[in-house]
Amino acid sequence: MADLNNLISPFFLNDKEIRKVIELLFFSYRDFTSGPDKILEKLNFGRAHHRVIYFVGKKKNITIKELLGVLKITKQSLSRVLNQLVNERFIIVSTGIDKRTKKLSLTQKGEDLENQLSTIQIDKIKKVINKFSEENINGFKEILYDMIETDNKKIFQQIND
Amino acid sequence: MADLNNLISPFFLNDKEIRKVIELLFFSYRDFTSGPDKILEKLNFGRAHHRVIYFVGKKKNITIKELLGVLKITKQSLSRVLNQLVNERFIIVSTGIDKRTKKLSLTQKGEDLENQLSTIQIDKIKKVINKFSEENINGFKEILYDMIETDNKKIFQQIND
DNA sequence: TTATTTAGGTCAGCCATATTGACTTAATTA
DNA sequence: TAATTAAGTCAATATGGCTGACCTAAATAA
Repeated sequence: MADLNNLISPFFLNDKEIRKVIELLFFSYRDFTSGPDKILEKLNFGRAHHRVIYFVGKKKNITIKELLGVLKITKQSLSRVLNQLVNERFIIVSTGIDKRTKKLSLTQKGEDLENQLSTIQIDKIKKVINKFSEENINGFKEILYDMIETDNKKIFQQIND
Repeated sequence: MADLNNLISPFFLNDKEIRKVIELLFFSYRDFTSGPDKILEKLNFGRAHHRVIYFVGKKKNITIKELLGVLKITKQSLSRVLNQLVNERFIIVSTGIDKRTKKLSLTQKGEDLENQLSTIQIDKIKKVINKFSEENINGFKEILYDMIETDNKKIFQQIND
């Protein structure tokens, strides 16, 4: 049955080729995050700090709850990371109209770091993108989007208004 | 200057669009690993165990050194994970022709688990792939490959002979 | 043949990132 | 007024990494 499945599958989606996709995702994702990791290390930050900085930069005045919804971690986990970023003046907190909520924004220092980190990844993507057609790039994005679970697709849409 | 850059850049690679790619990679990769994670949890294993099982399954008789080269972790880190997998009979160790080396392989139990984990990811990719053209899929793979650093491209080639 | 290198292992301690559970405060809403 | 919500905190635990130091056995080079 599995063999039959392989026979009727076009080459580009037989199991052997699909396993390559698994590996490509693993290696490419690892290399994609390694650049920022090096910069963060000097500041004694980790990838968790990067994610917070990224999404606070993306959505100004994001609340704790919204941020937790994007990151899908517990507030206890966020707490340590966020407190460090606030204490070291990368992020500034203000109170929302609903006084229970807090709004997070990057300071200038935070924006500078965000820029430094994102530039590495943006440049990496630009370099790659220049070698491919618009069709390829759009296909790439659509495939990635398709791989996201429904709930997270909504979150992706939300942070992109 | 940045504005000019945006103006002369085609829409599909301006910074705003590229940031979406960053997010797509983040969300899709997270969802891609979440399925196996749930199964591993029941066995008190983590993603590190998955990676070991995956690459031992991929390359039968892989040595410790080769495995470390793929995973890019220290032997101390591998040690704990690998010992658990050996103790619980998912992986079997034998001595190489060079008697300093050890060769790792999956047991039947290990293969069963490997299959269970990989099937989730393979099915996920199959589902996605069926919605796209062969050109899109090949483009997707080529872009991912292009995002990998030179050294790791070599490793990718090695494990795929 | 001796010296060096290589493959692998181990002990100890440390750090980052995550978890669960219990509990608190303050503000909003029903 | 009661219930819910947003946020915070304390404590304990797990996982997955790291560095450094040190060891054994086997292969290779001088």
